[in-house]
Amino acid sequence: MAEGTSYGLLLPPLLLLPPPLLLTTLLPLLLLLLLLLFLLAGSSDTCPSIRSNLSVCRSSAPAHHHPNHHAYGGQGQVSGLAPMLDYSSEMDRYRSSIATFYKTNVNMNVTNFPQSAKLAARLAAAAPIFPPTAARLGAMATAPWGCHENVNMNHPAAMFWGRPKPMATAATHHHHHHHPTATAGHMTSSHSHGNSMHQGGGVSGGGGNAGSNEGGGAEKHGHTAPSLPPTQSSHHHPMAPSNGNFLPGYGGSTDCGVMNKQGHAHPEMMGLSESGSCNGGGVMGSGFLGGLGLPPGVIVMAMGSAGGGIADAGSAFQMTGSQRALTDCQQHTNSSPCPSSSPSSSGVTAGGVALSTSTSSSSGAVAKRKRKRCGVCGPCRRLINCGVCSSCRNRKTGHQICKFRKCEELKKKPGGGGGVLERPPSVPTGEAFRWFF
DNA sequence: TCCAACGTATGA
DNA sequence: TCATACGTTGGA
Repeated sequence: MAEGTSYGLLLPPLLLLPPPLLLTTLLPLLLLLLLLLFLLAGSSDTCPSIRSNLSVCRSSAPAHHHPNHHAYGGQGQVSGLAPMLDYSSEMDRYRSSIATFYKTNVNMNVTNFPQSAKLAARLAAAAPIFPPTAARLGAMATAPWGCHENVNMNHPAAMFWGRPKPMATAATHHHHHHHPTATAGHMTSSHSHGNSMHQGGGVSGGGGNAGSNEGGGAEKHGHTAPSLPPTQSSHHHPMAPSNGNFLPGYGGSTDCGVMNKQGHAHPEMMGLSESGSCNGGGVMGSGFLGGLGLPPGVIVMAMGSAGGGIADAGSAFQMTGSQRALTDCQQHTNSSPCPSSSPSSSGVTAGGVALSTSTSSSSGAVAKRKRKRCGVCGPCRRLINCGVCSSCRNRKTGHQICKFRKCEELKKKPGGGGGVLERPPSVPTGEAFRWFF
């Protein structure tokens, strides 16, 4: 307080200055001095450290935020600084809340966006074929299989994630915490909520999985584990990460939206390259599909808005039943790769090519079984019809799959391999599926 | 050889 | 029963 006294000695001389000057120039200084005095006094008061004991100090006094009117706190508190300091603490709480929010709302997404969950499921099913993709998807979609958000959100789909709702909620919390007029009780309430959320988040780690079929199922696969970390990172903004499949205009996939049947995509989205740099003909070099390796056709609908946008009339791509077949097959847990062998087919096939029809031939019944898509070639990995090729345009009469989705193996003549396995050397059908099972 | 259309197997 | 898609055929 000795210093305080010295400051006080300076006041008398200052009072000799002309009133106008005193008011305009010195008054502010005086206020500052008072503030300093206050701080110094406060340092020895019940609040040795404003920062460290802020909460304690505040708890004992009304939450006055107007510095001019309450320069002196009843308990030696600096109301003017409190808001700033409080802001930091509030931000911390906010961050925690947000983190928890995303963890907790995964399930909510599924509930609110059934379709997203559906897409998530599809993606989950498809993921096995394209591990890298799965990883990306997981990251983006949220669910282990991409739709964590959709899945659990979107999954993505609409994996995929960035939905307005979550953000809005977060914003609400944020605002709530910053409300200048918030009272101690109010804050307490918020904290309570925050705590509950945290707890929920902790539980959601397990509960979320339980709640999300896709997500949970995906996690069963050992291979999916690696993709989990990315998934968590996806929590930040579900839709933000664009899925490789989509052009910038597309949001993430919350819905993880693999469009079911008539899902549409812009023509530009359709990547025709079979090489599909890891995207499977990836439309997008990088991004969601890119990494995912999801078929270019896969559309991961970003939760609400994005999905709606994608589905608009402008879209030219259509996802057809073939996808379903593919994904369904992938879902089979038995050892037989779906594409290459169907439960009912007596003839053993591999890579979509009949290995031998001798069995049926010998029986007299000509084995004219339809070959199935290999499921691993670029076209097969494409999930959406272009909508512009002759096959798509003449679907009713042509009965042909989109030319861009026509399996490379099926394009070859059935017996071309001389009866020998024509399975794509690089990607044995069995191997492809074994990645996940 | 390519393409369109038809027959038909397959799965939902 | 319907939608999808493979196999086949015939025309350009």
